[in-house]
Amino acid sequence: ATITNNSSFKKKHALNCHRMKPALFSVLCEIKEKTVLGIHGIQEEGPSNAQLMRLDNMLLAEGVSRPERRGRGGSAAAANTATPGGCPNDNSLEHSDYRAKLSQIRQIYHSELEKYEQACREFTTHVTNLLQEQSRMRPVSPKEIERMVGVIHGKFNAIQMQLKQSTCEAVMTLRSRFLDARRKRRNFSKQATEVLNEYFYSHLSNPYPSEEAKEELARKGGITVSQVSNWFGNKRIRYKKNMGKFQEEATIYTTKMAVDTTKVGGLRSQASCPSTPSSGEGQAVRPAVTQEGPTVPPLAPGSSPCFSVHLSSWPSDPQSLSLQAKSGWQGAAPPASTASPAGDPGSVHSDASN
DNA sequence: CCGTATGATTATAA
DNA sequence: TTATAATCATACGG
Repeated sequence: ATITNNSSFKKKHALNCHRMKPALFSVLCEIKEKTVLGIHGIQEEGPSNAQLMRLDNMLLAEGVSRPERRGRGGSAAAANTATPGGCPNDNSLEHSDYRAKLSQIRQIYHSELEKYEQACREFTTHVTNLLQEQSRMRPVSPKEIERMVGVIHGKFNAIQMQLKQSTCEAVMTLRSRFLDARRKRRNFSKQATEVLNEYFYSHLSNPYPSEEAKEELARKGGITVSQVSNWFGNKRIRYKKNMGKFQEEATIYTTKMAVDTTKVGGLRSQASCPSTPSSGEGQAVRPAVTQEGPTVPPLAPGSSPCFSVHLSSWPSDPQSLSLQAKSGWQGAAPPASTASPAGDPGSVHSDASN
């Protein structure tokens, strides 16, 4: 390659004008092409492409990259990726703030992206011009220019990927900050807690509502099935953990249930009754309540036919109620009798959640 | 403010 | 997949 430009300018000019020049030039180009191809044949770009696609999809799903201009070729043709997380959460009350912030992120993202693309274009044209200029002096084939352009695009794509990554990060942060339901917790309505507690205490021996039952409860309480599941999960564990705290509540709802059933027609619909309250159970829960009795006058220990506090361990089986006493969780911590003096004072206000 | 209540999420196991 | 247990982050009442 150095042969052509070692001489003086005059010789160069003479060479350029030589009639064999084009042929020689093309031969040189060919040789160079082979050499270059041999040195670094294929660009890598394997995993980075996959990651870029992941980021792209995420930004698309998050609504950052709007469904419009997909300027460059090459990239995959925007698969569906209909966001499954786009549940009908459009309560649109808190979302306005979230939307605003998201739009801000989107704006920055697009302006940056545009900046990068413009810089990429400028640089590309600059380099192209330069190479074309030099192609008069030394063998520069169109293919080489093309490859150079490809390299440049690769570099800028890497930068763009960084941008996309940071944008993704920002979106995730924003999302966790605004959409995390824990930060927008509202207590359930009285109706909802009512319904849930009724079911819980009337099925205390097996408080695992079926899917249909969950749907029913969700419908009655005006909440979602997931919320019903959450509620029962929390309720079970917390009830088990500290039964003494829930005694009041239990009596309230069991009596309420009893009243309801009598009102309906006095049938033994409750599943909780069957347990033979022969020996041990009553002592566990009752005493404390009777102590504190004044708070709930209407309940007389004998009046409610079914006091549904069975001490069977739920996970096993509702039917086997005979051996509850030795059950781990209950046997270990008899809540009522001993715990009541110390633990009770703290527990208050069974309702009035809202 | 502080402590408790509470809905939701996370980690883990069966 | 669902249940438990722990934990988070807020709501609520004093």
